[in-house]
Amino acid sequence: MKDEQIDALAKILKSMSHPIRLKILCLLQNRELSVGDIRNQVETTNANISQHLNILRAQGIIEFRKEANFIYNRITDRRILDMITKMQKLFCPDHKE
Amino acid sequence: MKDEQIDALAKILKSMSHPIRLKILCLLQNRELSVGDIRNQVETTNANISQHLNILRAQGIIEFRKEANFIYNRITDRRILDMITKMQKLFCPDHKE
DNA sequence: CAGGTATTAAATTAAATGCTAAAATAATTT
DNA sequence: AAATTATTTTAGCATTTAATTTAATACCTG
Repeated sequence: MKDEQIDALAKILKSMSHPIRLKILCLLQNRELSVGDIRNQVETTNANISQHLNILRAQGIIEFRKEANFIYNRITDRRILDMITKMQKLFCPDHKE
Repeated sequence: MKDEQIDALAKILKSMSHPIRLKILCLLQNRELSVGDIRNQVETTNANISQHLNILRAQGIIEFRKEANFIYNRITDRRILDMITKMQKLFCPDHKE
């Protein structure tokens, strides 16, 4: 594994390694959600969620579409979805899909 | 996935998400290595590597055994090894095992 | 257009992280 | 015991990150 690949992967892991961002990714596993939807399931402010979403967007992990005054977010990178699935199997063996 | 599981997993990801630590984990994938061995493959100081190893140890990701005045490190958690393998397949498709 | 809702942006503060150099341990050899 | 090798620890500094507050933007409805 080349150093550049390691650096790129480290960046991805870093962007996933905050509890709020990891939870957001789990919530987005099977569906798309607005900031408000996420806000209802994560104990923090809208502004804070917006910041975390920005980090995930900058990393290219999630994309969004605009509808009315809602913004719906979804995971675009299949590899990220695969990683989340794998991690759930490894670290939460009782997880139901 | 419960919040406590998410928090625990976020910690693991965080400890893996530094380029030097991720590289150390890749180097330790198939073998155990001393600090000096690692030092020869990572461009930094012994002290710095020692610090990163401490973070990985505190997280329970690696263990070590002492022999003479060398300390040999290895990955103890099979789930971490599985994750690294999976990530290599996903993000470095040309990777030879 | 006025008022309301959803989201983002910017600025501030506090806390965590990472690196370096130097000193401290520990085991080994001479 | 002194010198050497391998590793760890500590302290200081600079950088980065996270959360909060406040202000701004965008879109809808009446």
